[in-house]
Amino acid sequence: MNQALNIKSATLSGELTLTLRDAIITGDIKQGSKLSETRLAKQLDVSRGPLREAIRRLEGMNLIEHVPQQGARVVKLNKTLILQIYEAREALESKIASLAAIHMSSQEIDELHRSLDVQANHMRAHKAAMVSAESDYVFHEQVIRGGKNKVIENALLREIYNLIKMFRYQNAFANTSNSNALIEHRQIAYAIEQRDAVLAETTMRQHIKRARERIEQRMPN
Amino acid sequence: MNQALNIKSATLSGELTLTLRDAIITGDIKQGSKLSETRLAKQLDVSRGPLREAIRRLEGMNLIEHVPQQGARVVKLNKTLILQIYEAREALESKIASLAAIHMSSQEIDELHRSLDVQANHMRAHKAAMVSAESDYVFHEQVIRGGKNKVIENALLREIYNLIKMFRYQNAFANTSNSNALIEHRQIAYAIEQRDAVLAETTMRQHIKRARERIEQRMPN
DNA sequence: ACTTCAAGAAATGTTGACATTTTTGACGAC
DNA sequence: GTCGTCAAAAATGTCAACATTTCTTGAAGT
Repeated sequence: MNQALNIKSATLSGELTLTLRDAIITGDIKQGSKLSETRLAKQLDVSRGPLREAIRRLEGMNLIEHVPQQGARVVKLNKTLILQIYEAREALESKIASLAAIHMSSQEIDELHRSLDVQANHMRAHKAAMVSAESDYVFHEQVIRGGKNKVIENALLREIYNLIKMFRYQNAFANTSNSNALIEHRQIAYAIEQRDAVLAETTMRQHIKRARERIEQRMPN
Repeated sequence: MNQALNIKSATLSGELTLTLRDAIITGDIKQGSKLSETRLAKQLDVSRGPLREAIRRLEGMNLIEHVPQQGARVVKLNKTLILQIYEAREALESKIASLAAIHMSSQEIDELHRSLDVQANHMRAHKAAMVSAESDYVFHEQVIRGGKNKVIENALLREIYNLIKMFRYQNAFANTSNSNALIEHRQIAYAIEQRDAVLAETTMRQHIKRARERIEQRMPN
């Protein structure tokens, strides 16, 4: 079983966490559907113990909601929730952008620029007008980690970004990022390079605010 | 403080979560100490299953850190971490204050004022110059819930405030809140009443920033 | 048809035992 | 005295069975 999957986690419950997380993000397990312990345990050929632990972790990631004696359900991403997620993201990520301007090492800033170059080349090569979702994550994750604040990093990567990935993966219209994303990313990187915390913060805030506004306009209720 | 014994949670694992959370906040279980499953299970007279689930939840609350095959340890609140917690709090709570100015019902705003009056009376009666920690929580929790954003609310109440309570409970110097706290709370409540989102946000931000600066000055490394 | 309610089925909660890994500590080699 | 080894002890990880609660179903009654 352990060798069958490619994911390598020290423990079975850790693997289950990743497996279920991905299944939820991709929509293999549908929004609002129930995570039946007995069924999943049979299906994945594991006992319910590690499975329950994985479910508790996913609860902490805001991916599922658990009601005692009734079981766990995958969260439903309605418009209200998505907009709330983006409000939280704006608050946290603008703050960490300002921290990144202070705390990122010059080596990390080099890497930031370099991955933006890779992005640009990739777009040219594919004649793409938008940055890919993956490239977008790479950039934001670099900034988030650069802020050197484990509390904010945790909140963003563990609780916010999984939800955003889920949203983007399952909503075609959400997949198209802003066509100005690369330019805005460059502006943020520039602010960080200049060690201008205020500029980094406001630029990041605007970047995310625009994304939220796009969702507000395009997403149906 | 140990209200967990009185609270009746639907499940044993839910009760254990509360019991352990309180034991960690009060310091009954020391910072950095290991949460031995076997020992705790005997001590609390429960089996290890629900105990492990409770530990997973506490992991999601940032109260403990878990290493596969090695067990769980209570988080250590050093100065760096505390300041990071306050950075996260500032970002989230200033945002939710602005949302509270938009979304709180007039009834909720009345309750906000009323609990500030209770606070003031309490201080007069006890000739106290500072607001009590409990009153402080009550106020902030009212604002947080008033923002009507479950994602930010979750992040604050589940991941940030437990750590802050733990810090305050175990550090005598941290217990003394700003002597201007009541005034600042009134200013925030006023901004919310006026539906002035920007003022509510900046006032809350300053309020928390001052708290952080006090910690930075007074807390030893 | 509609509701009520009890019995059976199925799900979640809990437990104790077993499996595997890590830690401990004594022993000997250098 | 330090290091490394190895077996015993203890801890964490996993499993399967049992306990309790919730859900389902269908018959009885209006």
